[in-house]
Amino acid sequence: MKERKVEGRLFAPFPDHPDTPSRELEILDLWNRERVFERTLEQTVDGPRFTFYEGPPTANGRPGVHHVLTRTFKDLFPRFWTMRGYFVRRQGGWDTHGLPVEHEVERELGIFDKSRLEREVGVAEFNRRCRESVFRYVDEWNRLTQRMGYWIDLQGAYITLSNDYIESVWWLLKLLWDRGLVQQDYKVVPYDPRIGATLSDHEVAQGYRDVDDPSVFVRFRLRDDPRTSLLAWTTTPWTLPANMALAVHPEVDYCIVERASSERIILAEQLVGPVFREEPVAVIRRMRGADLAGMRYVSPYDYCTMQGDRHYVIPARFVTTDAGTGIVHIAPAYGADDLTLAKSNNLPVYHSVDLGGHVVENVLVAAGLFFKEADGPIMADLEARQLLFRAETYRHSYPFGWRTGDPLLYFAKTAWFIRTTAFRAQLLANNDAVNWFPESIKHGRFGDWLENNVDWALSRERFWGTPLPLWTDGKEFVCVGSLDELSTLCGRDLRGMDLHRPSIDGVTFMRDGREYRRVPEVIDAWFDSGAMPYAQWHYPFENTAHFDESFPADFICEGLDQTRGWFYSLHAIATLLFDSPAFRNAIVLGLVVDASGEKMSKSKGNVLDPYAIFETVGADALRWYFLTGSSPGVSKKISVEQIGEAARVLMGTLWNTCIFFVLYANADEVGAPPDVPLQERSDIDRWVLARLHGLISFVTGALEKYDAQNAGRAIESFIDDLSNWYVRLSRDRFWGNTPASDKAAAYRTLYECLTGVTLLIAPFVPFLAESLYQRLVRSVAADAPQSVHLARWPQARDECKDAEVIAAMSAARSVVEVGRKARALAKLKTRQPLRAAHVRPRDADAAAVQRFADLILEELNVKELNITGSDSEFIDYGLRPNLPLLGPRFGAKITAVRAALAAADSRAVAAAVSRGEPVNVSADGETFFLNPTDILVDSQSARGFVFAQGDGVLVALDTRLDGSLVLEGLAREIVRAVQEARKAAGLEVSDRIRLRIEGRGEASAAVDAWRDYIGGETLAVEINGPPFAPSFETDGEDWRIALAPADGLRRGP
RNA sequence: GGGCGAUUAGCUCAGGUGGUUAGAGCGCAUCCCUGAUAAGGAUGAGGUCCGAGGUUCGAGUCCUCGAUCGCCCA
Repeated sequence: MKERKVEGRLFAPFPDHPDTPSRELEILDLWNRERVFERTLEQTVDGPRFTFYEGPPTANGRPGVHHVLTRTFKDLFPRFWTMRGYFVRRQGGWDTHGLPVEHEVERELGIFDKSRLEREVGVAEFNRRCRESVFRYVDEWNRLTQRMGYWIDLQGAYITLSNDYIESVWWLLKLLWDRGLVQQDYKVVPYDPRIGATLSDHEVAQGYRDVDDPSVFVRFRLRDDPRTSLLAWTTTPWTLPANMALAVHPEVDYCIVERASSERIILAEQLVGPVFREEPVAVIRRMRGADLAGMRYVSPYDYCTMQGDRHYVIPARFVTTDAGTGIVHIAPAYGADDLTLAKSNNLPVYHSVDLGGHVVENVLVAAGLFFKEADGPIMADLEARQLLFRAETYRHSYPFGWRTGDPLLYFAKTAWFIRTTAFRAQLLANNDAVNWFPESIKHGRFGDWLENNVDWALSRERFWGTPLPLWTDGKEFVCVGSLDELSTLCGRDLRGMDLHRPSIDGVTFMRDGREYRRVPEVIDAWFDSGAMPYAQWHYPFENTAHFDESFPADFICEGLDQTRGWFYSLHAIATLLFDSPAFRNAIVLGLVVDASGEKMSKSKGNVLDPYAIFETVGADALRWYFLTGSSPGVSKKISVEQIGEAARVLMGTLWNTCIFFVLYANADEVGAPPDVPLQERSDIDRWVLARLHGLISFVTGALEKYDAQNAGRAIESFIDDLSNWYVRLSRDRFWGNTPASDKAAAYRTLYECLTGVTLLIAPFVPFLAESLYQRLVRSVAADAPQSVHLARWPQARDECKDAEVIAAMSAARSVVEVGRKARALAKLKTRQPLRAAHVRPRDADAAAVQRFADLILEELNVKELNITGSDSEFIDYGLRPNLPLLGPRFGAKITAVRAALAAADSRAVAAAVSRGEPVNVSADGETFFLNPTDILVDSQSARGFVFAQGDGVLVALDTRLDGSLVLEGLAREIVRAVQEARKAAGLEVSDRIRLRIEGRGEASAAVDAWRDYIGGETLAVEINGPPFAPSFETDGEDWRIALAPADGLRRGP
């Protein structure tokens, strides 16, 4: 290729291979240099709004490949709407509070004991470390975000620990408080009394061990009938002093049995056997659990002095009959189910064990003992009072404190709750207004969660979090909703102070002569994240207009694990305070797993580093795989191989199509091809344009419906058609002796397709799209937008849509495919021309096939196309009797049937059989009635033809060769061989050559007969001319080829 | 223990409201095509649509039960 630069006429060439990783880095450079992201925002600032919310991650851990997954979807739709002229603000965010942050710091310090931390480290130092820790990996996050091409504003990210953010959160809490929605209540938490720590679920899960615990059956004597007892089973005898009720399942059958001693026991009927074993007992009465409700008993212990009715039977559905007696001892202070039951029945929540894990003083039976140590004395006491029916041990799995090794205490502690249960109906109604992808989330996982909503436990007894803005004098509470308010209460300006603990704890004020101090709790970090629609704007203290136009969000996206996390916190706050959903469309993504479907985890060592992918197959490949490889909700199995494969159509087929275009366009110096009116374009141009504009409509519609997968597939299918059908069939229009107008139409059409696809893929694979755009558009049009991402999304042109031409091409393709099948059956290479192809198309397709007759002739390499309504002349039918059926029926006469079939008009019989009609055949004056199933029809090509069928099309090739066809076929073989030789000689496509061919036998005649053709195809300026020194030679069976470049002679204008 | 989701070719995945012979890509085999293409095309092998019942004229699709895996919640 000449290195002559013609300004505006030459496209920047495409390298032979996409070299993805280094090319992507160059594109990143370009975007940074030209401030492309910022400019996309600047140029759309007056456009309509599309609102996206970024769910904040915590930067105290390294980002992984699953973050690339969510960020790919989070990037796609904003890019799409930006190209459509919308203003899509993309404010990043960081989640900076919460237990995971504290745990990280505890690990660093090696101290896990809450009181030790307060004593030895201090809240101030601890929180200083937390603050430092949350941005530890922020550089890595920035780097990953940038490298994968995720456009988001991280410089201006909202940060949940900032005073402005906290102030907005306070404002929200105050709104809830003023509406009476923040209340104090008990909550059962897993608690390690030795270190005074409430454990997270994750910590609890780590500490399960199989242990032997007491298994005791205890008599609860009926108040009105001391001879009869309710028999309850427990593995925690130490909770018996806190007993407030017994629970039974309302729909389970219970019974009263009488023992030999005439003692009577009540228990679930199906557990009589397991409980009494060999002992003979008599069932004297049966009843449903519901019938036991309200029955009163004398509790073994009654130390509780609290008000409230207690010590009676309550029906509850959580009771099981897997083990025990079907009667469950209820200690509201020491079990989640127990507490729930207590709340709905107003039972006292009585603590017989204190926060230190010791039995309280007035529980005389075990006063002062560590709770686990109380089991023995209590059992001995029960035994002495004949209340112990049986005591054994029971092996089960029980959680232990992972730091202390002590058994955990499930303990009802006071906590602050948000009364979300009062809004169940509104939560559900607002959920109805959300589009979930996948749809099953709406009424499945998320809807169920709302249906079974429990009050939101808001407070945490921790150090590092948004402080709960409640001040109390020990009796009254004041909720503070702003810094101004707090400043006024305190009489000094608090702006500028750190609102975290411990400094906020030092803020006190006097009211009505009493001192108010802040409560010790901080709030659940999920509330922080759910507050982001408001707090990211410091609403309502600033930016009220911005908030108004960006609430609710049009689109959010997170992983499946956020269903009860961020999705819920957003939804709950928006519903309770604004009676609105917080988001209209939510994509919920599946988990990222390794190639064998295992969850990635550090301990398994199967974590895939995103950079391992970026540096081999590139970010675009991963993005494309995530977006189009499967439905969003399913788990993503990933391996480098699979990801590379997924992008093959883009990095291979599309890239190569561009190489083709640029190669010839530059040879012709056409530059950006000027428009050609539709009516001056060929049918195949119109076909591919119809495909393109159909694609634009389809992709636009799919993305509007948040369906990236089908959009991507349609794009791949188009690229395939473009390369393997349009370009392949149009190839010689780009470089043969094509009329200028047709060449112009071909260039223009291919150019429109390539640039159209470039725009369509831009939101999916921003790097590749940019690479194509810079070469295909920017290099020849200095006035074009500087980046593909500054360009407008393509608009489908209705006048290009043409269902008819698409159907016609489809029919023609069927003919070509079936024709090729026939060639394969005939074992005739495509290079061997044939005299005719006879086509029987589907009924409606004759005109369509005719329309693309030239194309079919060329593809099938036949001289003549004959469209026919009948296939009879190309097929011979053979008829055989179906002997298993006819044998029994005709016996010895079968030979006559055979003869009759042989004599019948096979074509007519075959036709009847294919219609499912019976036939009569006769021989020797005898007629046989035969059902269609009685006859086996064989079909074979008639002499001189080979046929094949499929798609309702039949193609019969006339396989009779004559001398001239054979010579022409040989000529094509020779051309092919010369082309191979050119390639092997390392010549450029446009280099001209001197050529010598020594043919043997018929090949010699073929060279003579087709000299001009061979010369034209191979760019030979002379064939068998004056002697020359060959630069390349090859010797075959039928010919010997020698060639050399013809100096100074090149194809060109 | 409860809820949700998944299970379709060797691998990765598609398969609105039930409807002919269950598809695509990759991989494999054979053949073909090729001066843009490390590509492409044709044919073939490869399927108990996780299993068992049920509804229906008809089930990959709907219902029930079960198995395995995953997630969430206890």
